[in-house]
Amino acid sequence: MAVTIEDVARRAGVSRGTVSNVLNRPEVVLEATRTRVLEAMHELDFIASQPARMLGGLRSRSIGLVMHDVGHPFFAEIARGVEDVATRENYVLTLTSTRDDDERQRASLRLLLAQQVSGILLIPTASGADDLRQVRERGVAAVLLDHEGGANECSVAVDDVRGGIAATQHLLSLGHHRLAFVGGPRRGQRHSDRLNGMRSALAASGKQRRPAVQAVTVPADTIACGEEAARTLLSNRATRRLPTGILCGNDLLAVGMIRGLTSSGVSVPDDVAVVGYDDIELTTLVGTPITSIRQPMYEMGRTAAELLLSEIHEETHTHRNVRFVPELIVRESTARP
Amino acid sequence: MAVTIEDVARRAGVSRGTVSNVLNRPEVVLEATRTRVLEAMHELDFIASQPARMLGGLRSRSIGLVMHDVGHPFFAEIARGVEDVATRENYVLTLTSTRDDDERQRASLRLLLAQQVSGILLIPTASGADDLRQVRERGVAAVLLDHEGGANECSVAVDDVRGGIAATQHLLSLGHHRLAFVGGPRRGQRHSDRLNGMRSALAASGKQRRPAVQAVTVPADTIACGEEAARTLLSNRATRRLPTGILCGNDLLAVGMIRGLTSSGVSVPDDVAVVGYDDIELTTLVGTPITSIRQPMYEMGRTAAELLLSEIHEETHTHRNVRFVPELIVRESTARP
DNA sequence: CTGGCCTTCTGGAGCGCTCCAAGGTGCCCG
DNA sequence: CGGGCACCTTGGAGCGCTCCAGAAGGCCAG
Repeated sequence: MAVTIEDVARRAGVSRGTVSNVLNRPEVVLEATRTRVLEAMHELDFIASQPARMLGGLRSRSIGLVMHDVGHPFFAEIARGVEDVATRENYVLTLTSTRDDDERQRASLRLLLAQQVSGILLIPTASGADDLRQVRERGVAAVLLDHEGGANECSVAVDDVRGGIAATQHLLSLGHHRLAFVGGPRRGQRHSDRLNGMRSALAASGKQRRPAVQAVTVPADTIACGEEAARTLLSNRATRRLPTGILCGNDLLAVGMIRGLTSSGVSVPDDVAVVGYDDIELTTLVGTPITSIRQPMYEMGRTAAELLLSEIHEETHTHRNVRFVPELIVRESTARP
Repeated sequence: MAVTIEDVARRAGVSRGTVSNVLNRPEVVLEATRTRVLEAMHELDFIASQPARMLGGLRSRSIGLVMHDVGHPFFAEIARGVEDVATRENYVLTLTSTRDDDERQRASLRLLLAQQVSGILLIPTASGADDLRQVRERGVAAVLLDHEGGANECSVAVDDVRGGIAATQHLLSLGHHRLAFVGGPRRGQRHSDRLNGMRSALAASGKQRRPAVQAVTVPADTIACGEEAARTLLSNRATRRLPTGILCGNDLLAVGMIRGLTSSGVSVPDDVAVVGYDDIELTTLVGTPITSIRQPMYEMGRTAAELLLSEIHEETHTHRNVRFVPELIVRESTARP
């Protein structure tokens, strides 16, 4: 089969142990010997088997990333951040998608554990953040991504309440007081935090007459659902006046919302102001560039990966719950009424 | 440390070999025994160590994907196709990015080989398609993705010449005869094939007065480069008349091109028709939806993964060079002059 | 010269598993 | 009632490596 450490040893005229030493503790072997071994490796084009090394007692140099879907720009960007750190530290990244399915998440984690990854990054399904406990019980490092974690674990998230507040303050300052929120129950905590931020900002402003922000629930974070939500809002006009300021839980929803409103003759931003969330590249490219709440996705990925590696390597690691502050980016989809 | 096969054996009151059998050849073990062993596994929450199994002689259940950048939608979508197949077949996907750097590509391949993946999918750098030879020499299955391969290997690509032809025929049929191509040398073969398709379609039409399609070279596939190319074309007007039909090697270039032309008072599609390439989601969302050449990225990923798995599993595997036919999607960025 | 110490290298044990030859066991048939 | 034959199960060998105790060699001080 492949060339083994034994072949290298024979060729260099040393023992297996010495070859292993130049691999793992090069400083203990005499320079001349080391060179000879290195040459032999090179001549034979030797690549040490990682699985065998692990059995021998070495830590694996791989980490796992479990997310909803690589195809989605939000996650792809996080993955990019993770991948950059992994590559820099000579780790390999194994990734699996859950499609937001609890069963698949559990299967993914098992698969990664079977691979003996030395750490796992999890962007949990709506209800799956707890699964990490079992990972940790097995002695594998883990950090929660895009989800607020507890004190005994590392996590990297974005403060969604503040995002909701920032968007709302922006809308209020422009003079919009009739507000709506469009989001899904699927993303769970995240969207409801944004809505809560919205409510608290509205309450704090004292401008609030009736208690409620009009909340429209959508099944998924897509353009089509955004259009659907626009139709819902428009057809509600009989009982509730059309809101003039709308926060969408996600940029794709905002794109759909704007499209839906516009095609019914409602002008954005003249009649209605729309704010998106995530600030994916798309927001700058559509017909009406969208005011959005920027989430530092790449940095989140990077930070999470760094926390994970620190947990893997450092004895003295202390858990941290990093919470990024989202940033309002004003574009053309919001203006004074 | 972790619970091993030994622990399971002891708990179930059988030997190691029997536990191994229920894992790998369940049909040879008596139903009652099997149940007992499975229960023991469940009680101990046993997860067999993949690395150890591999050393023992089993094939690894992991494949590697080497690409330019997970963050780019084109690659992310391919990755999604690959990932879906991998998950379905209970394989794990390890991915690495090269940033189109030969050195990083070579490092990535070594890393994957060290992991003992049983197959590798490579989207090669401009000049790196040959690196797969060494992978195959090591007995690891490999398929070339987004790059035309030879007879002794599997590959999945898109027929770029035909894409260029389709775009050009479309432009010609609208009445555009002064044509230009915008693309980069970096993507190598791919862009030059598209340009060649353009030239041959133009030649075949008999409408060609002067020999050349005006070709503008850009350093990267970005919106900014597209704008830059627009400026180049506009400033060339002294010596060469502005082309009325432009094919961009990539959608982002097309977005930039349209933006650059529009901001200089040139109307798209009234003055100049612009065709993009890839048909990423973006093309439908920008101010002027872009006519583009659709590449079936998800299907490419899926197909490549399936070929790879077939090469891994089937004795009788015969190499195939799959070439997808790109499809012209007409939108609003092209019209009669 | 010799003992002790340091540096460098060696080869055996063991990691968790798979594979396989060989060893039970029970049953049927002659 | 014994031989033959399934059918199951067992435990040793080995996968490629790491780790480690100890051997070998060289050097210096007493």
